[in-house]
Amino acid sequence: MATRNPRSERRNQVLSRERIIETAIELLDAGGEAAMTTRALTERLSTGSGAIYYRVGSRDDLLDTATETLVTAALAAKPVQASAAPGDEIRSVALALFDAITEHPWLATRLTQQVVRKPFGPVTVGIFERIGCQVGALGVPQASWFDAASTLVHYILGAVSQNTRMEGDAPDGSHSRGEFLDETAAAWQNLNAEDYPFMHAIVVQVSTHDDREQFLTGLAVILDGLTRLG
Amino acid sequence: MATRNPRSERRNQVLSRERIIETAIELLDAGGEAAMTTRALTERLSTGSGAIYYRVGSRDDLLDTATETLVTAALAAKPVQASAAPGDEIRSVALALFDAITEHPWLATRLTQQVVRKPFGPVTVGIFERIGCQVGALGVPQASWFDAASTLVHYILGAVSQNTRMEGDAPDGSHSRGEFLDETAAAWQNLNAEDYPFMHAIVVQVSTHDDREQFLTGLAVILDGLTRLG
DNA sequence: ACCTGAACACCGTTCAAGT
DNA sequence: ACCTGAACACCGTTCAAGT
Repeated sequence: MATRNPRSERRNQVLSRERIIETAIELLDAGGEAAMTTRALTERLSTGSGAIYYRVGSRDDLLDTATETLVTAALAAKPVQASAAPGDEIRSVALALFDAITEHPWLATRLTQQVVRKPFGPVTVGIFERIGCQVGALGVPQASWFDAASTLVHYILGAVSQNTRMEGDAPDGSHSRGEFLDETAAAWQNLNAEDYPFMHAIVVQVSTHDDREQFLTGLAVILDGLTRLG
Repeated sequence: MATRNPRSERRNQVLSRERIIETAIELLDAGGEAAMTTRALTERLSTGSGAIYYRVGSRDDLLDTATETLVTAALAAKPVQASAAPGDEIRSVALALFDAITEHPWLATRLTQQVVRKPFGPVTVGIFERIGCQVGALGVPQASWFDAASTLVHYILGAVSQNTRMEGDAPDGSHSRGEFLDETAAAWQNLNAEDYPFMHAIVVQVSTHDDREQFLTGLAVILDGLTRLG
């Protein structure tokens, strides 16, 4: 008895690796990468900084682990459907990643970083395997399988990263999406039509398009191009 | 007279915005984003930290400005050729970006970040305009111009970011490209052929392919797909 | 084995003070 | 107008010490 601690809720459960990762994801979702500090973590978990290093290693390791957790979960949530057409299966994986980044914007940077730095880690391999297995069924000859899968992964991760909304970076409520578009409209005035004819030609499309639909349109273009690769 | 300073080369030129940006790029190229600190900058420029804030603002602003400088230069180095086919012009822009990131790996992260956070900044608009102006000539109907240009930009920036080599992140000489591939080969042993049939099918292609060639192959697939968008 | 938390060596940024 | 550099409020990481 007498182990009470008046000003912090007692941990009724031993500190686990899972709980650290889960808390890290919460912080990342709420405030972006800058908000996930050792001190913020230790405060939420009411523990010491050493405990985190003991369980998950450095901050960078924790970021990688969190990314791995979410990507693996996103892929697992949409299991392979043997009956689906190859295009549908690829679309399903693409949308799973699109939605994961929508929910966790900080994933955009980290996902690309893992592909670059850990080309044979579970994230990169997981995505490649799921997509690659379909290119044969798409009619791509085996000699071009790696090229085809790479093209798809490059596009999907590129599109998904570039469609990130970055509200998490502005912790004060200063930037609603609406204000952002207003500032954007103002910036347009500085682009004269002679220097930027294309931008002026598509300005209406920019303000009325849907990111997700456009993402799928692009994917369809690539799938179409791939079927002619033979 | 008598303004000599014995232990640091005297500035024979007043501190300029350009010199700060140039020095920042040198630091970034040599050691990645982590190496470009205020203190490293002030030491190289033998000045105080306030001077940098006076000229270029925050570290984040400096990173953006450096990115802007390099991307603008890369695009300007390959001027529009009126005689070229639309595919050639797009390829030219794509390769300019590919080469810029090869020379400055830290650009990968920053380029995507600018597209996300400054969709109407000079970097995003510059790339979009150069690529977008060609899609009409490619045979894409006007209603699909924005979709077509987006697809190209998503792919190009995605591929170019994912092809980054990250030697700058390891300041010690611990990771040659060769050692990296060796470690990679070891990691392969952990992937059994039943769980990862696709990865096993393409392992030879992975080790023999050329990034730049593969990048162009993917681009050709997309250009082909776009011509059928009508 | 697992956790604590003070200590260390850094950061970016600000700002009174100088010229 | 332009620059200095001490000071401030943070970081990530380590490690002796505790249980």
